[in-house]
Amino acid sequence: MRASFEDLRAFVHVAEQGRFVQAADGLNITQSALSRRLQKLEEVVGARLLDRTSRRVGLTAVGEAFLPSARRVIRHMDRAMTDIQDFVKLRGGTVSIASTRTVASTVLPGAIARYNAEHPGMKVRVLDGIGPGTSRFVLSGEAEFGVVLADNEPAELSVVPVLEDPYVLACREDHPLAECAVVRWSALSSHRFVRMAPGTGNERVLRRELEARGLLPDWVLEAQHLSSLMAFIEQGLGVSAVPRIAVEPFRSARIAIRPLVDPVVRRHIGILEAPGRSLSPAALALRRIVFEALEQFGRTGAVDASDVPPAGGPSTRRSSP
Amino acid sequence: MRASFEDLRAFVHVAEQGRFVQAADGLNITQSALSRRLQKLEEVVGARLLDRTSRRVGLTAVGEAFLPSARRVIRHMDRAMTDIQDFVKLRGGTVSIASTRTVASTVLPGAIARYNAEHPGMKVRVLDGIGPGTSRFVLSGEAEFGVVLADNEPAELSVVPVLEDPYVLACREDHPLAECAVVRWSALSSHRFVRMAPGTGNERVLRRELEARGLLPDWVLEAQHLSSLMAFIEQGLGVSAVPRIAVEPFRSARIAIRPLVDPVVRRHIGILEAPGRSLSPAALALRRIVFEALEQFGRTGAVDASDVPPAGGPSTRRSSP
DNA sequence: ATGAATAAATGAAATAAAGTCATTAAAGGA
DNA sequence: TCCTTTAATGACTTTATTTCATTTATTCAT
Repeated sequence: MRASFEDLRAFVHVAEQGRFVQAADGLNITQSALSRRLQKLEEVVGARLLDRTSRRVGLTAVGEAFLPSARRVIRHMDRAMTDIQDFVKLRGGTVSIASTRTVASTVLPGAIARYNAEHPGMKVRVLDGIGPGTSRFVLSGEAEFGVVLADNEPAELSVVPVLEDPYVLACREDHPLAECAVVRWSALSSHRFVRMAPGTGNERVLRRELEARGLLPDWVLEAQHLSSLMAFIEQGLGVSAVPRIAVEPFRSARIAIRPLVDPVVRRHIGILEAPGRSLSPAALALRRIVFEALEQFGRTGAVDASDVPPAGGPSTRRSSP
Repeated sequence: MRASFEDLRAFVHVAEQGRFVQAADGLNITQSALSRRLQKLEEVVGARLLDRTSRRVGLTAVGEAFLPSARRVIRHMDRAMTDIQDFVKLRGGTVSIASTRTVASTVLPGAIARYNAEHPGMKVRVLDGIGPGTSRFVLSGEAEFGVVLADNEPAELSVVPVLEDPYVLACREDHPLAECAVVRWSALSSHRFVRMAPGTGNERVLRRELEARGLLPDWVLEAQHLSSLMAFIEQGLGVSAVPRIAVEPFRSARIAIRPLVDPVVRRHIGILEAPGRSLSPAALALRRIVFEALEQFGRTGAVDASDVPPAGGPSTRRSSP
């Protein structure tokens, strides 16, 4: 026979109240049920836990030794149950989301802000490694889902596509190419090109799409992070092809963005989940918000001729409302 | 409805095995019972904990979040139960015994040695405060029982008397009083007397018994600890009246012990327990051994004319076998 | 596709556990 | 000594858990 959780609870209650009747009342059972419960517990322990004088119940030495342990067990149990229930009800706990860098720094801030507003008790952990790391976080279970570049994921992982994100030209507003409303990839060969370093998701996408056709621009400068790359462009060190979404936070007076065509190269942003693993309610809610934010970004973050800011105009607008 | 320990145990087992049938086997229940158990747990939690694909069972994100908590609760529960059972079976845990100093340093060492030999898993805590502290340790529950001087305890505490311990004269072997086989209290007035400081149990006993009759010797030197007092005597600074038991560890070539009579003053050593509180099996065992050790000390530690070591004889015998 | 094999869920009945009510027994206070 | 309070106990009821026998769903092999 084993002691149950209710047995411990009963014991602690009696120890605190010093009376069976009173304790039974607090536990919402009858005195006789409580009496039997404690008899059972004492049998399991192998010794009396309580000294019963008909006037008041006190602890035996063994009971005294057991009381702290019993309290500790109850505390842990209660804690475990409320914690998990809080997690299920989105009142507490942690959601982990993996994301490619560019999305993490453009779409996620707004999405997380909304998530925080809706579920103030929840902690959010963003795992924003580079390249293949994103999907690995998801597959290992460290993140419940991830915003990934579908182009770079093996096909057997069913990535739910959300957004097509075209590469656009970024150059300084006084650069000759800024004059064109639309730029051909072939036109880039005659300009100094800044590329993302090999190993980044963007570099891989561009190489796969353009190399075979001989359209991959030769480069003169390379960076591993988009922020440096954009700084180089602002300095006039060259031009580059960057994902439309990624460029959003860097839009400023001095940088012009132009559509790149022939061909239009797109990265495919999608949401990846570990196959066969159910998401927590917390992750479901976050996924919905991230999904909506991505779609909205796809619509309002549009970059085309009409969207180019007037030359010299210091419009530092953001797409989030 | 509440989750039980068995529910958690079942959950952890399934999570580890990845299969219901196998886990059910390990838990010694049928697969259908296990299935229902987990359904119940999931209902309590408010979400699925397991992803059931017919080939193998995996954790959901919620289950993943819950698993460590469940493991922790089970660990604490198992620990609590084995600890208390060990305690009951004298395989582990701590017994606390309070004791007056003199007994602690004379009778207890041998008793504890025997206790350790019989119950190697048990820890023993000796609370050896001075004077009234001993019974307070017992009454507060810090010690399960105590070896006390019954003379100094209020009568309503039922001290079980074990031993009568007469006060004897201690002087240097070359002191004139060492010539007498037996010494009267009245004889002490003409010698330099070293007394125990007021506040010690011994001082109180002697004062109560002798002061009224005018037999309390005047003093020239006072100490709070018996060890210092005996050192003073060995140095020839005076003589003293000390409990027969207490003097045992200090017997040496240079110190003579003589019975003190007219009257024979005795302290009454007994065992005190907190009224109405059952002792642990561990304490019962220790009490028995201490009891026996006290009785044996009373018999073999006898100090009378025939027991006085030959003058100058370096007999360093101990009473324990 | 189809069917065999495997594993979890489920309905109904059986079993075990826990609870209740009424009563008894023990102990402290008037 | 009696009365009151409180825990234990016997007999019975209710609830919870388990089992057995199936059903359902999925995977693997043909």
